[in-house]
Amino acid sequence: MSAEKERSLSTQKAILKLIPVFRKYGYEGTTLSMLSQASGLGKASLYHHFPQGKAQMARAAFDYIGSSFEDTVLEPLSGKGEPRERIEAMCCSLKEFYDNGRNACFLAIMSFGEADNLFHDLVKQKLKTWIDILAQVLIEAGIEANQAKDRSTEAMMQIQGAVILVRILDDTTLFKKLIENLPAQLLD
Amino acid sequence: MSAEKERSLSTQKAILKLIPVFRKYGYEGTTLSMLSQASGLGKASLYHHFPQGKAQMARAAFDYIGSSFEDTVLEPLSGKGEPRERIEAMCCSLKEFYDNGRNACFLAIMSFGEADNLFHDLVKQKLKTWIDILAQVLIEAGIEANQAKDRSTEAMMQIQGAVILVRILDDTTLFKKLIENLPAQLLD
DNA sequence: ATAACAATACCGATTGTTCGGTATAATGTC
DNA sequence: GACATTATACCGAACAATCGGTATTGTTAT
Repeated sequence: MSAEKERSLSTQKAILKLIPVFRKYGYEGTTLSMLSQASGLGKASLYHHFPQGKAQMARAAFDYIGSSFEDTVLEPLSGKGEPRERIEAMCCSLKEFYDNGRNACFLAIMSFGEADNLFHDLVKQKLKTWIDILAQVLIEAGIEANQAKDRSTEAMMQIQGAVILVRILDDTTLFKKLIENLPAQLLD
Repeated sequence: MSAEKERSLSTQKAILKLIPVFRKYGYEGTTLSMLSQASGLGKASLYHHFPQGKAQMARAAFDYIGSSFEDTVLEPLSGKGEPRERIEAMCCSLKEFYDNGRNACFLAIMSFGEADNLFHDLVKQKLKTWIDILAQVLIEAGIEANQAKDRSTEAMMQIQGAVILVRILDDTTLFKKLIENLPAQLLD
């Protein structure tokens, strides 16, 4: 169904170099010159790997981050232990994924300006999926369905906000505190 | 101390037109052409009002929003009623200020990419000030100082996150719920 | 007339993108 | 083994368009 891209090894290497640029400067703040320099590839070479240009580069970065998020953060939720343990495992991965809040969230990055026009539905669907997956674990832990969804939505909200505040205030303690309290907040 | 700008009437008129553009497209996503079109002014005319160019336009928009925030959201906190009533008044203004979450927050907008280089300290200071003002009211309500600061910080966090989620999910109910629960969350 | 305001026309620089072409290595053909 | 073919990876140079920003010349008020 979904067009699974089979990336060559060198293309994947390139994607890894592009990610930090988009993360730091956003979609419109990122120029091809930056991407060229960061990847060590000429602009024309970038177009060899991504024929549809900047939008495709951003999309590739987004997809990579999405997969990474699923593999490292969401995967622990699908384990076989106690719900509480699984959620704690998720929180641990979460800290690393966001580098204690220093990493901007790609969902937020891609949710406004020109990027929003290009990726709105994609971003929306991803976020909804992740909220649902978390909610499912809470339901499994005995929490009523509606409240489970509300709580996981609230968690996503807090994470997004925390990332912003960390960036503005140059202080990661906020994010750490949030993550520490998250299991209790979700389950109790 | 701070260089208070005395804006002409027509300049103020222009600023009002510029704000929605920066709000929607961010600093780097906003072009002079957009600003020209939105304001109905030629590019050169914009440079008459803002000789330092785009950065100054963004700064003027930021300052205007800041003043507006102080006047409509923060002002109710300085009243003479009960702390709870004042906070409820703030929340009411807050809903309007963010248009139920549909309005992106200028603090967040100006906190990354090139804008972050230009305005980082300014944004940081503003946010800290607003957290402090809210915390002060909580202290007045009998809450211990450290917890007061933590709670008001958490509130800011949630608001930032809510704005993002509203934009991604096209659903303002989240923001409304948050604001409804905010007084209780801050005070109880 | 004097100053504030606005428009036309223009600038060099950079944007995202494409062209034409090269080097290397794998693959098929005889 | 020898040779043509194809595919992958890459790049310098240039493209039209637009970027942020100016110089110049009116207008429009007072």
